Formats: sequence, structure tokens, C-alpha cells
Amino acid sequence: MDNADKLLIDTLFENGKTPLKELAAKVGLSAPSTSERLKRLEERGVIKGYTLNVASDQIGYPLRAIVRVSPMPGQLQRVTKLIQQTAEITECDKVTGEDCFVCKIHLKSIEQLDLILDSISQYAATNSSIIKSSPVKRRLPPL
Amino acid sequence: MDNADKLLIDTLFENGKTPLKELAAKVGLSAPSTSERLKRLEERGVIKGYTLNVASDQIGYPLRAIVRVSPMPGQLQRVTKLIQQTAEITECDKVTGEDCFVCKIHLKSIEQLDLILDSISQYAATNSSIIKSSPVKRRLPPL
DNA sequence: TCATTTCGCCTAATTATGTTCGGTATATTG
DNA sequence: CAATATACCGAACATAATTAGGCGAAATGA
Repeated sequence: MDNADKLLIDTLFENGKTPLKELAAKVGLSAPSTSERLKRLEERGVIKGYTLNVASDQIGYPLRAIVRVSPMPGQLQRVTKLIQQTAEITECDKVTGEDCFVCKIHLKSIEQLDLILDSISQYAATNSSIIKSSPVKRRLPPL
Repeated sequence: MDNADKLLIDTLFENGKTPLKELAAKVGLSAPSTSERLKRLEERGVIKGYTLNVASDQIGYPLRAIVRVSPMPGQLQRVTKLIQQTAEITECDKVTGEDCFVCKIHLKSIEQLDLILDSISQYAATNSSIIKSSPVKRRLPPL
């Protein structure tokens, strides 16, 4: 991971469709060499894939929430499965400490939150917070 | 947003580099029409951009944590700025409820967490959880 | 030390991919 | 019901990415 590799990752994180030519110019290499670099980054698993940023409010989800979930004794497996099967839960991390899971949920309405929490509450205690804004948008840590 | 548009978004979310030809085949349209669809999705702001999935452990960050941050009275502005300026904080949402912020942090080591928390703790109470696994990887809600 | 291999790079040619350009059918509107 | 707008198509064109062949510097090993 030299400077060129870092620049490639940084640039592609900003715009995953940056043309090879432009990438090559930025790192000061030829197109084929740059392509080789990328291939190696992919093979090494540094670059796991290319994806989209979608505006969730444009696809019918004006609300987002963060829900902390603490399964009741003996319900860990069930709750894990339930979380994975709830399509509106778009991200979930299992963490140390009091709460077991921290989930991000996309919602069509507040009512939908109630609905989803109800389905969980038989097996876990939950703590919900509506997202009001995002002071830090997804970004890379320093390379 | 008809079925074709949804398929395009779903497919590109999985692989942001899916060739137009393949997208066209999938939605049953010609390449130019598919390209038009994409352009409109971008113009309407549904597709906000293309980006990368990077393996954070491959770029020197084997640990991730979720930190909830509750600024002390009168320190909201300062804390907001501090969070934004802390490069290891790769995501932060401002939420309703007890805690004001929920942050995701990428870490080189546990010591680094201590360091970062120290810099915040003069202005806010914090509650940290180390991420042990991610039962739900980032995905789209139902389209 | 000097031959040998490996590696990363280059340019040029080739192939793949995406866009533009008429032009048509089907809705939409005055 | 004519006029316009929309979404689509195939063919031609333009752009972008990959492959092929070869060069030079650093690492490897006799």
C-alpha cells in the first residue's frame, strides 16, 4: 500500500466510476499499470467491491433510526435471525457491553418503527433513537 | 420508479461496475434506454454516487467501535466540530433521546480508542461498544 | 560478482463498453 | 383530433479498458 494505492482508494471512494485514464493521471502512471494496481487491490481484498450511494428519502424512506437491542436470556439466536430477516434493518453490528446489537433502520413512517419494534419486543429490550441529521457522512479513516 | 429502475438500483448496489450491456439484458431494454434510465435516476438524486467497499482491516484498522456521545451543557457546537474533525470517526448520526450522537469509529488499536475518548471526554459523556461482528452488512431496504 | 529471475512499468494495438444520432410507436395534452 | 412529448430502438461513433510485447531496475542465487 504505497501512496499511489492510497490515492486510488481515496479517489474511487469519492467516485467509484472515475475513469482509468483520470486515475492514471492522478497517480502518475500509465493506464495499464494503474489497472494492475487496482486488480491487485481487489485480489488482496482491500477493495471488496463497488457500490452505489442511494438517497433513501428518494426511494420511499424519509426516516432513519438507530435501535439498540438487548435480547432476553436465551433469545440471542432468535433475535439474531429476526434482525437479519427484517429487511428494513439495513445495518446491524453486534457489540460488547449492555446492548448486544446496534441496528440502523430505514422507515417509511413512524408507525412502521412501532410495527418493527413490536415484532422484536417479545424477545428483546430495545432503545430507539430517530436520526435527525448526519454530521459525518460515511467516509474513509486516514489511509 | 418502476420495476426496471428498482432492478437497476439493486443490481448496481451489488456491483457498481455492472456493465450497461448486462444491466440492459436484466431489465429487458436496449443499452441506450438503460443508460437514459440511469441518467434520470442520477439527475433525480436517487443515485447519489458510486463508491467503494473497502476492507478496513486491510487498511490498518482491525477494530471498529460504536460510541454514543452526550455533550455537556453548552458544549454541543464544540463537540460537533470535534467529532467532524476526528478522522477516525467514519460515520456519525445526530439522534433524538438521551445520547445526542452515535458514531462509528475505525481503530488501529484499543489504545487509540482511549486516546480519542480522552479528547472528547472533557466536553461530553461517552459510552463505547466494540464491534464484535456485523450480522447485517450494509444493504438496501425493500424497493 | 555476475547471470537469472521477477517485478513493475511502458507504448501500441485490440477489444469492450458507453454514447450519440436519427427515427418510430405510443401515450399525453390542448 | 392534431400536436407534442416520451420512451424506446438499431446503427454508427467515441471513449475506455485490456492485452500483448518488450524494457529496465531490483532482488535472488550460483
